Amino acid sequence: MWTSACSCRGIPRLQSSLVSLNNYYSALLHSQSSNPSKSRNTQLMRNPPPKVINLEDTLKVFDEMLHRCHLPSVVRFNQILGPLVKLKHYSEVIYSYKQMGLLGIVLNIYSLAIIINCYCHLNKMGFSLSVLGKFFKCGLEPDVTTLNTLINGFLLADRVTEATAIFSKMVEGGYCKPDVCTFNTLTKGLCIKGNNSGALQLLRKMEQFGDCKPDLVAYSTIIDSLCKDTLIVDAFNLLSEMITKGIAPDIITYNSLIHGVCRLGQWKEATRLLNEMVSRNIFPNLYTFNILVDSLCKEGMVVEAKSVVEIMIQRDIEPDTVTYNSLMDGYCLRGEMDEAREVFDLMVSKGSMVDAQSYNILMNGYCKHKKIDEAVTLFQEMSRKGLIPDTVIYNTLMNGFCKLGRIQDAQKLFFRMQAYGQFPDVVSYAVLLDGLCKSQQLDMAINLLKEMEGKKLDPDIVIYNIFMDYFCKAGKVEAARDLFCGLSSKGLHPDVKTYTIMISGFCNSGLISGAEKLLREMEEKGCLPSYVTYNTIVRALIHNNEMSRAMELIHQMVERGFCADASTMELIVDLLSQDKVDPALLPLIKQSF
DNA sequence: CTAGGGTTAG
Repeated sequence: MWTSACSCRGIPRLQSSLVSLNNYYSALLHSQSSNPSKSRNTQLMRNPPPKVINLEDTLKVFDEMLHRCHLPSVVRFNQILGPLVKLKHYSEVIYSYKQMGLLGIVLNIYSLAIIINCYCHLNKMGFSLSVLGKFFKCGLEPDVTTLNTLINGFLLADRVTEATAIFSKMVEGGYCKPDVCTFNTLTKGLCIKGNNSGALQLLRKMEQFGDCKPDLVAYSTIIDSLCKDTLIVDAFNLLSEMITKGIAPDIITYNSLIHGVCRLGQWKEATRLLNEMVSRNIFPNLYTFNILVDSLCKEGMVVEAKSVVEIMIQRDIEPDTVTYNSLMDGYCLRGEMDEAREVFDLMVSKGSMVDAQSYNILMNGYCKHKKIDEAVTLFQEMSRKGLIPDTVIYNTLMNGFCKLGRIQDAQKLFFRMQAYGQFPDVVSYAVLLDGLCKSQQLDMAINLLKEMEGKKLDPDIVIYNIFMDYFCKAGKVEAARDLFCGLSSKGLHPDVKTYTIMISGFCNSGLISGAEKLLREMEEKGCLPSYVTYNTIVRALIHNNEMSRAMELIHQMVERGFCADASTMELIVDLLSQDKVDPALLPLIKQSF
């Protein structure tokens, strides 16, 4: 199906990267042959195997310890509960400590730090702070670790003011000086906000801060953030800098870089990085493979992704929920729902954790391909299995109903989710608003918008896109344009969809020059047109008989790896049959298939 | 026995 956005983008890249992809497999296999799992000599070269602990076993041991006549010391409890935090079993850890408290076990500074960290990750800073109060009640002094944990919690909750307040106290107070960890936590906070330059500045400041030399984590944090913003060149420059300073990259640094290049479809570069890391005796781990599988799937290359899964199994790396979820999503994207279902069933039969996200991916796939009944069945099934449908799941299902025009069913779900204690977010409102607008119920939509604002949920660019789209399609381009012009005063930036909606609006109102102006503007602002943008404007140009300009843009879009969609292609084929297309452009158009 | 960096969904 060359009409789908994904395969359209995937095809040209696939052709140009098939050769490098072969090298890529051999790089993965090579790392296996140089590292046979059965050989004892090379065993030492592997990354240290992760400790296998699970919730069930730990809780069994915990219960046993709790029922001994002579209670073990609090240290023993910390030793077994601490690792559960890394497995993200926050609520269970908190519950366990509560049980200990009931038996009169006195907690120490380590226990309290663990509990605070759990509340931080559950986004319950209020509870974190009350645990801090407990510190003082017990005559314990919080240390650097405790404060770093709190800073991290505030940053994760987007409460920057409180985070920096703690940092300032540490700097001024002097009794608890910030350390590398403090700085790295703040660096991460800046990265989350997309402030790479701020993060780099902090890195430089750190060097001036006594014995706080930036370490591997400091550099890796920023490298990852640069990669996420597709600033690959800057990321590699920072990598060179850290190596020059004698800090060697590790598996996490490489995973960030590999993810960065894969996201851009640079398979050849990914291959080079894989070879480079293996030559440094760093071997791809579960994260690495999951990144590869997911990136291939997102490019529509599920067959290749499946081969990578085979390779990881050969290498004794067991695919996990993340691996299967990515693969499932890859099939869903291509509309291969039977294959997606097969992966889901495989997960169930292998006893892998099927989580809410697994359900969501499959449900979303069914919804996108108009199989709402299958999605509803899954929804009922997950509830039966004790998995609580969260806001994301409800949004998916509501979206499924809205796209079928069944707004009332979506609204029923909207009420139901609140009755079951799930809070609608901006996405929930966006889904319903779009549904209402598309079914010409503007009054209802505006009421809902008011309700949303009453709940202190700020409309984002998606919400504005929905209304702009409504106005454009209703032939009220002026109203859409007013919204568009007001965006910056609301602190919102137009995205590709915003521009495409407006361009389409202008085109349909015969204002092609306005559309062309916007096309230039988006390029200037660094917002690259998508294949939808191109097709919209190309179609309009053809209808307007501006053939040479249309061909110019077709040329540009093919150059950028996009292809014409079905309706544009239909137009072109039609023109071809009427001999209205310059034969010199034929090879170009063919390429577009 | 506590803190900081890497993977998946709407």
